[in-house]
Amino acid sequence: MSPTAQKIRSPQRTASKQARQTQLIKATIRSIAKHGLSDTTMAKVAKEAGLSQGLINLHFQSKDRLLVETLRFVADEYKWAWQQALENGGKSSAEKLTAVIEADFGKVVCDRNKLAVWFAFWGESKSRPIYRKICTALDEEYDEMLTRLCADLIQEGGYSGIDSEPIATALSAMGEGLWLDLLVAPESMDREAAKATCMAYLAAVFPNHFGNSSR
Amino acid sequence: MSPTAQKIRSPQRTASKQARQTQLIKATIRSIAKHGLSDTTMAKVAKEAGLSQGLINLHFQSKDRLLVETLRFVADEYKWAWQQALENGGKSSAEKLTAVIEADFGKVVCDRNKLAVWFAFWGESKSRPIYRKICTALDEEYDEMLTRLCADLIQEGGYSGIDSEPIATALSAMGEGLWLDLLVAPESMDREAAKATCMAYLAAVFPNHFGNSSR
Amino acid sequence: MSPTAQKIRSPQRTASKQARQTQLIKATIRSIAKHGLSDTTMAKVAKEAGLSQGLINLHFQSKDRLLVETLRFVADEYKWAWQQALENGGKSSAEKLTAVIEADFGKVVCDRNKLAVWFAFWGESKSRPIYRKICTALDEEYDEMLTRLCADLIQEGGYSGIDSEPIATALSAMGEGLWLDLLVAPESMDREAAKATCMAYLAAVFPNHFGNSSR
Amino acid sequence: MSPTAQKIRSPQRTASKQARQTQLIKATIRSIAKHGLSDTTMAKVAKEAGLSQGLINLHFQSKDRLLVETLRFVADEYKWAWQQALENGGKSSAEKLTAVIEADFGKVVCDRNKLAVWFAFWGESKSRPIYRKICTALDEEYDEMLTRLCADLIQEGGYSGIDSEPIATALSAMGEGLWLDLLVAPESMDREAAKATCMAYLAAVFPNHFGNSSR
DNA sequence: AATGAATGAGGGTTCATTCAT
DNA sequence: CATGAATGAACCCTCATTCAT
Repeated sequence: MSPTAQKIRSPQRTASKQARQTQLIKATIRSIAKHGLSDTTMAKVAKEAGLSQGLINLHFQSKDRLLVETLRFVADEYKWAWQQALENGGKSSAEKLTAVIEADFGKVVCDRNKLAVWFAFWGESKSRPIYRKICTALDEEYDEMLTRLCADLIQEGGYSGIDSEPIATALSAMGEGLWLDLLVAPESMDREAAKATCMAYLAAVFPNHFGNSSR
Repeated sequence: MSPTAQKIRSPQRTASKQARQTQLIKATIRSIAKHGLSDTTMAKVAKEAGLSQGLINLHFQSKDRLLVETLRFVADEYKWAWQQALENGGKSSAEKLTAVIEADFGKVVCDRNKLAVWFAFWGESKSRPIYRKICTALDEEYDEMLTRLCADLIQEGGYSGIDSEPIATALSAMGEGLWLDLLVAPESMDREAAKATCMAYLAAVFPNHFGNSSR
Repeated sequence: MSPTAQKIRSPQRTASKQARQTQLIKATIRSIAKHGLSDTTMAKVAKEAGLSQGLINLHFQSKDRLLVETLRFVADEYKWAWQQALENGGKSSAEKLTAVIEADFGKVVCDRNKLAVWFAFWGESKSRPIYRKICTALDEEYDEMLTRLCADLIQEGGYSGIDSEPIATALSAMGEGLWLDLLVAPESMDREAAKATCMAYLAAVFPNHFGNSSR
Repeated sequence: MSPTAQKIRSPQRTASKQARQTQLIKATIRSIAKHGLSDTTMAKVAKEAGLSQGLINLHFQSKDRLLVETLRFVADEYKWAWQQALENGGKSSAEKLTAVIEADFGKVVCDRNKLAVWFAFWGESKSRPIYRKICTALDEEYDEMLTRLCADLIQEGGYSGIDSEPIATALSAMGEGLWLDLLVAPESMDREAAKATCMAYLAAVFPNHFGNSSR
């Protein structure tokens, strides 16, 4: 029997612990998007992953932990995306801010399946402290980062009488609201339009930097 | 036994169909906020309402329908709130817009329990067409209303080169994002601050109307 | 439709809480005897009782509690049996002691199914404090009762130099050992022979009272 | 790498088949005592033995066989103990009988873990013919041995009108009942007291031999 | 209209067993 | 020999729904 045939018969035997967990988390994301969080069962996740039921408990001990790890996965991925944007997005604050917005609505982060995951967990965050904790920690980091960028812009850009913090809050909120539109009404909102909406806001607040860029 | 005595022993016996349904829906809202949508069971709702198990199926036929009616309830309430705002919020478009924002973050609509409900249903909207339909229908009406108000402002206010629709979209998105902050991070956001954030946006876009109003 | 037909279709709807619980406990006893404690499942008990699975949890909350209640049931029944023996077994201590032995090996208490239950729980008593507690409480009461009877015999019977307590202990132990023979080797031990063995012991210890009574 | 180093890294690699099986059986005994028979799992036994999961099936093919071998182990050990007693316990029948009793309540045989094992298997013996067979075979041998000893005593001791068999049965039963006390109520029974109880019985039945021996 | 005991399908989880390594 | 990841059947339990009262 060829090695390939062996691999087909039992590819799972050789996967690393890390890879197996990611595989299961991605299946969980797809299941939440497809069936909703309350209709996501261990059986459905296992089937979606093409693995056996028992394996999930082997790797995550419980459904609760699988869900928490799934949230953490999306959160980490999101954080990583904006950090990459900061690093590679250009030298000026304006360029960096643009890169962050682009990351927010980029293909990886702003995937409709993942948006469904975000809203599902937000919906449960009031009753599940662990979800809330993960979400608020991320939000705080994000807001700090945005505030810092806005503060830089204000300082260098000759804007008077405006405060960086409420602008960051507004921009962040707008981003989340646009995610909702992308999730719930994809026929009337797409990632480009969402990005443009944010850029338009920036143009209104920081005309010197983002003056005529938006459509 | 007198009718009065009966009433005391079991007041629910005489409650109207309508009232009983509202009672159950409100219990559902509290349950979703307290336990999350995926941990909301018929038993918990019945207990929360102080009624018997079987009663829900008597009034709503199924759990699915109870949930749909719950969503419809918060949606109707929300719509009614902004319509009241339009009617009673003043004569000018600017006043009306302000009243709408105030309704958005008013005590009745912007209750944390209800926010939990909204996000729970949004999280399931991808997998449940009926939820999505209810949400998009409402969003459309809301956006149309906002767009109309913005268009009026633009026309009467001497603003040039700006379009009403993207502003309405941005304002609407910002509102939803602020709801998220109120739900997930109530320690760093309250209804007044949320309102102020929206007003600040309006001030940036329509300086002639909302120039120096916000704090 | 006749009332009888209705009863046949759903006799369970009318049973009292108490009766339903006893029904389930008796099914548990049969299942432990038939399948062993470690192979007694909720499904088997439910089937044995002719009822649905969910009903057990409705009445006992958990399997653990069902088992504890089953042990309590057998314990209570045993206690009740010897108390009846004391009340109705005659006036003299010797008669009472005889009646107690007869109860020990009577049809109701010394049923082979119930013996299987006793030994199953004894086998788990080291790991399950609750079982141990129930068993030791019963044993203590039984031993006290036996000791009292023996003390009476010694006092009235002119025996010298003997102590009631070790005799009670020995008699009690012998009884339990005979139960084991009845459970494990029923082909070489029956209830009459077991009783006779105990009576022979009494005859050896209290010759004045039980001198020539045994076969 | 030297063989010694290998031994240090994995001493179990070199353990003989026999030794490995004994190791696993002893772990099973501890697990039954600690968790009960119905909560004894392959994983727990493996962990208790400090070995890997799969190893048990390698040596015993199945859990069923492991349990049967465990029962056989304690049975063999018990039998070996009384045979040693017969060989080394003295020349006279009375001395031998004393030695047998002492073996019954000796440290090795009358270990509380092993008592838990005995009662667990007795509790399942009604539903598991193989358990019953092992237990009855042992009991028979034990009873025969005791009967023989008693018969010798009667013959040599000038007792009239008594039969060896029921005495052996009674003594055997008493021993098992005392085991139960040691298992379930160790705070009110110890091995010495148990032994004394048996010796007191012998003194009552065979006063010429055991007259004043017990404490 | 209202109750709550009863049902049974399906949920999460455990676990004996297998097998590639 | 020995390991431990993987399997999937079966476990206990929950819960939406039904129905006699």
